[in-house]
Amino acid sequence: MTDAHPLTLFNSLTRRNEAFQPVHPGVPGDAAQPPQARVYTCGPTVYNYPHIGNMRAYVFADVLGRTLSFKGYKLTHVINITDVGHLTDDADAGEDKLEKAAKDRAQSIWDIARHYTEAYWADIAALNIRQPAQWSIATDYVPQMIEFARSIADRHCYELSSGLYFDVSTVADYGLLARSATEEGEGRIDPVDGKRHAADFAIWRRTPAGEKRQMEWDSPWGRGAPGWHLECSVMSGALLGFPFDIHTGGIDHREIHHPNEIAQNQAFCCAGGLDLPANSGARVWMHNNFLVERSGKMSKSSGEFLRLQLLIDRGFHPLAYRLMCLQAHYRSELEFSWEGLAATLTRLKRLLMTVSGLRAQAGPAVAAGAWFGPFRDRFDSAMSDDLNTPVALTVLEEVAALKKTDPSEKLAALAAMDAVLGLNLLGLDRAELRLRPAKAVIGDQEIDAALAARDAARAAKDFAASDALRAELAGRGVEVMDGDPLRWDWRLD
RNA sequence: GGCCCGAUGGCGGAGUGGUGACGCAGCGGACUGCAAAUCCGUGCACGCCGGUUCGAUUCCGGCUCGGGCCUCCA
Repeated sequence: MTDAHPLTLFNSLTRRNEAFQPVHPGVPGDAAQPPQARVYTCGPTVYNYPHIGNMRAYVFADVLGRTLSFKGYKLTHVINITDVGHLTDDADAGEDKLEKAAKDRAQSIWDIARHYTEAYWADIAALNIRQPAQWSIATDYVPQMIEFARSIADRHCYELSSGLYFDVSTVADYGLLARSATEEGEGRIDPVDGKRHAADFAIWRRTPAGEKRQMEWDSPWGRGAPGWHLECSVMSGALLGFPFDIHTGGIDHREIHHPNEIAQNQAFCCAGGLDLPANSGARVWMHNNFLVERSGKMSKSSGEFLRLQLLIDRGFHPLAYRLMCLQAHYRSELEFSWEGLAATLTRLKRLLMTVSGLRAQAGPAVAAGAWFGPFRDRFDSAMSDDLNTPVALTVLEEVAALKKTDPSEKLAALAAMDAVLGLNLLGLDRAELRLRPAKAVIGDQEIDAALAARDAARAAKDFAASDALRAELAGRGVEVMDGDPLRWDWRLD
């Protein structure tokens, strides 16, 4: 760990870069009591597959966590799984997404949640995202949610027929995070009858009389389900303790979900005061920007549903997508295109070729020598500057391109940087990037046979025949590369 | 309608009050029977109009265009 570059993070609450000050600084000089970093990340609602835009949030959170580890903090990271659904309808009494998905597929709501949770975890693994200390499952915390709600109900909530609502006027500076005007009557939605303010939100959603939901619990406010903002307040507080260090999520959460979470936290922590930003629950709120297509933001309903599996089916390794995320700053919108992904795959391939060359030459593992100091310093500086991964990548690439540097040491240097970036450069073999496209029309044995026949033709200097074979392979999506140990690769489009 | 953000070369994308990273593509060269792959080298940009300044892509104002949020959303 180096103190040369204090970790600076952009706090959405203040809209400024701030030096990171851990809530639990540990004991300086005592290795047994290192400074801690406690991070909570808003996870998915598991009613559908995640698309690659969703996954950008977790790549971001992973890079944040790896950077905190790199800087010497003992990381405790929690990501939640929302398996009790959000609403789909405008009115708060609407059917929730999980209930709707279950009904549409005639399956148990619990089976739906499990299926999509596992699909999400598969994407997490494919993107080399580290496992958090804990996945918090919302339905495991319903009793705690009820307790939390009970503790704030008297002073901050009111009851309507549809459930228990939070009165946003009871906390200071509601909406500070969103920087939004909270004037009344602007919304385009039909307000819930009886709400005191347009921004008031459900803490507990009562099941309508005469109906039965698959997921419902008894509470002092009737049988029903928790409001979705409540989950994150309860789980983050229960697992990390208020105040904790960093709360992350997509930038969309900055407008509604996180302001509401903050309001709940203020109410819950009111012994410490209601003022912001001191009592928001987390000291730093960080938000990643969206992955966008030309047509605008990613959508599950219109156009192509860009699941990670679709990229894999087209022959693009998932870590190429991770690298694509790293090429842009997390607070910038990132433009997705297949051409851009192909360019990124090429970049990743060349990095891996460098590493595999080094591994072939390297001796026993060693530490990087003093020459690495200036590079490490620049790398540290970039990552410490609000996670500037695009610049950090250029340092990595500079080291990879160095001449006359001991291969073992260079490998150690690249490993040190990749521990933060998470591209698995030392664990991945270049051949693993050659993913068979789902639509490939030729088998490996056919390819091998054609290559052998072509080798024979070339040996006989029958170039007409060898070129014909190469052209045929090209027509079936296979690029022949004589000067490459891999011999051939898929032509991706 | 309200609030907010962005506009950098062919594409993606950093950064900066004074020589405009980096990647991919392109171009030239090496290698190759020829290609491909690889390696070396290399051209190309700061939306428009004003202002501040010795000097602006960078700061301020206006304009145009694009996008986001205000409803679930990473």
